[in-house]
Amino acid sequence: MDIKNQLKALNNSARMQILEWLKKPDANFPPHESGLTFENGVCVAYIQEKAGISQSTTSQYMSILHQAGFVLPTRIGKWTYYKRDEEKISQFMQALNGIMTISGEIK
Amino acid sequence: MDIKNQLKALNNSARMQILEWLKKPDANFPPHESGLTFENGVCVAYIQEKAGISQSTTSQYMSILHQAGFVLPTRIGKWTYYKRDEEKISQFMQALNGIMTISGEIK
DNA sequence: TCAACATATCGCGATTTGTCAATATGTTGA
DNA sequence: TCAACATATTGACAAATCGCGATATGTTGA
Repeated sequence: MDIKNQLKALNNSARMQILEWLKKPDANFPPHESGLTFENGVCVAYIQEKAGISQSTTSQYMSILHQAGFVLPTRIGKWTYYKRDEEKISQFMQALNGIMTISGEIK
Repeated sequence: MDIKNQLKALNNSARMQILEWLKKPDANFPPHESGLTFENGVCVAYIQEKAGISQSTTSQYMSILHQAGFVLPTRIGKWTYYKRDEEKISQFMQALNGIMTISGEIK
């Protein structure tokens, strides 16, 4: 919600990369063994494996991204799937743009 | 230059505010006693006073903003003036936008 | 050349962040 | 109900950052 925490969330290579990977789940992750599509996003285990970080760190990072409003979790059975919240991401970029630039517009 | 350091530079309220103040120097700072306009930006002492932080911290913050490419220093006599580098700021926003959004465009 | 001044750099303790292993919570299938 | 499993939370410690005072550097006017 507040831009300070959103910038903080982005201030980490792994979290940044995760957000990028989630742009195209099918290009970056294997299909879910459960047969589920990526409609609700990607499960934590896959993100962890791809990022090469521990399970606890991965879970924590996803929580930070969630608090920042960048991702949405969906719990299905014992899995939690995370997907990007495009609307919030877009709102963040607009807000940052307003703060950073004079015109408030990308040239 | 690299977006990681630029995000790091923004990850601090004081630095963020300084960048905003420098959008409109004449609205945020008194005229320079030297009679100089804000063409080259604002001297460190004024920034320090407005931000309410120590001289050393102010100098360091300006250095961080400079390394990030967000401001340009001009030394005139014993004073250093800093102004925004609009071009670099714009480039940064474009780059971040490309990384953060799917389309690479602000909607 | 020297004193006064503006800014930069250094060194430090305090706080925050990174990242993990261990453990807790919640879910499913047997 | 229980064992296996996916994820979340906790506790710990190293590394990075914050922000200061002290000091160094560079500039000007006397």
